[in-house]
Amino acid sequence: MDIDQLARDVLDISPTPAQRTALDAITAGHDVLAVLPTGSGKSAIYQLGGLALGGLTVVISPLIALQRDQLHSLERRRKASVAMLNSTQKAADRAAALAGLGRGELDFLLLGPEQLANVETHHALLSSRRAITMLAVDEAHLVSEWGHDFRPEYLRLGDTIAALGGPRIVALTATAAPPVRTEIIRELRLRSPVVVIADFDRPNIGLGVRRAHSYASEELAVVDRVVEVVLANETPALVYAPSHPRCEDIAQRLQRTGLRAAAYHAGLSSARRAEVQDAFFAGRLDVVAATSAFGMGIDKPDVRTVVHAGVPSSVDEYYQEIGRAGRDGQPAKAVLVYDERTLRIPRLFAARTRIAPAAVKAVVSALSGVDRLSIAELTRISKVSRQSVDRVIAELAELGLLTIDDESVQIPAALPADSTEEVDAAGRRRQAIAGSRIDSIRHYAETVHCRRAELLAYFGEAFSPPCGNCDNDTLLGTQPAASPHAVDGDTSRPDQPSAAESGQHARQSPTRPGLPAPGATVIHRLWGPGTLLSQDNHELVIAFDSVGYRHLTPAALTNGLLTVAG
DNA sequence: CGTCACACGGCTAACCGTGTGACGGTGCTTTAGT
Repeated sequence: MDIDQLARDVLDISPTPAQRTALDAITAGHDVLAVLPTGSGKSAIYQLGGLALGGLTVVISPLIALQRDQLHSLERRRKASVAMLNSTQKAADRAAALAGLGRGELDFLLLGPEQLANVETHHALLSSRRAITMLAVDEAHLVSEWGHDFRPEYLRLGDTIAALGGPRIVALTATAAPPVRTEIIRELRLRSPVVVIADFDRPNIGLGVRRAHSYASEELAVVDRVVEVVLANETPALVYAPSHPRCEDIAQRLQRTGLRAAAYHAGLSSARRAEVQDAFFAGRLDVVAATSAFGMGIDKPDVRTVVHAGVPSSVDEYYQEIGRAGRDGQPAKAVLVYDERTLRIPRLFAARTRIAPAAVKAVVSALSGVDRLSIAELTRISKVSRQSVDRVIAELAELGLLTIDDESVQIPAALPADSTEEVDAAGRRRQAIAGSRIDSIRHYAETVHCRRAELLAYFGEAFSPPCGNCDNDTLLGTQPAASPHAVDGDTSRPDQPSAAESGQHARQSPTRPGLPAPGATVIHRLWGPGTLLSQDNHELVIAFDSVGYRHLTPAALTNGLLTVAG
């Protein structure tokens, strides 16, 4: 059937150019990676793609809440037969879903990566009377974000999908810098995928950074400044904070100013979380102070302000979170309250991406002289937590030293003597990359140049500063002073570091003649190969395979430190 | 990994340096006990 007609009949929409490109690729038989902003209709891509292809579409979605939303939206249309599988279902519901799957009645099956690896589910999928024609991975950046240290099943997706007979794969995400795209393609084993990338720029979001006060403890300094910034800006507002107590603290302080504020984080009961979310959506709350738990699947169009109480772990995460402002296209603001001391939490998380050497050693030695062992048994023998076991075997699988299926590991050839070191080296490399991601968000916080250009450079997108809608541009006079949305009411800013270096900010073109173009492969003497993300006359942003993000001066190209490959 | 609160010893009256320990995000699953 014609895609346009299908889109009209089923969803009552006409596809955007990005949706059309992705849908054409799917119907032409390609794998697809779509990097499109939230609200741009990512789910329509797999919904329409799946119906166009016929057959069963399996959708991998990270949260059960998201699976429910998808289920309801598809069921409401009454054009497709849908089911989901997860641990919250009643036994009868699960049995009904499996039976429908077996009889080949389903158009869509929604599940998390853990369910896909589940033995019973896996076999039901293989014995369905209807072939799996497409597999969609929603929020695909989680493969890189959660795979290594939080939900290891994300790392096994490549294997579990391959074991289903290699269906067409569509990976969808709202935020993925070039190295993350590469990782998604590699981990999910997309075969010469069509990559659809929408414009990252959100020009209606004013960008700004406020230094925390310098007079007090980190907590007091940051919280005081956050309260000031929220009061100086419009609501509804969202505050992102790094810990549960910090969320509670900020919510209380805001309540004392008369705002209707509440905290949201994973330490609250699910009932309370739903209550806060509903109240925010219904306009009964002015501000939610949340951890990163508040976000996925949240699409409130009129959020006017997003404030960060300290830096998150990466520009990717920051961009995703500020992207929840101004979905309606109206002016909105994103203000980062910055204090070097807040870097410690991201640094802790980065340190944890490396698995404890003792755990690695215990698992590796429990595997010596074995050719097959159940994961449960391995957990018992190694005396290491199940989560650590999962992480170690995922790493060994990634190194090609074993395979995992049906809840057990198989070791084709005895593990090499240096397996422990190899796992550790992989951990160190990830640690270095995580560290470089922190350096990048720090760079954003401290830059004296156009912040939008800085953000977009990270995503490899060309942009000519000034944007006229960030604090550095409007304060430094590179834009008419009467900008419609200055970042907040305070124009004096005695503690803004950027003011000191004014006058050095000149208009720049996004690509300089004589420099390699973004996307080029470059080789560094010490760090090896990398991909050039952006370049202008003050710096090159490069994602290196070995050490992650680095900001270099163009001089690196003339002094021989950096060469262009090919 | 790094901050901060708190205890402690030093040494001598009003506090100061050093040491120690607690704490810090994201969700699936599954199961034991009500």
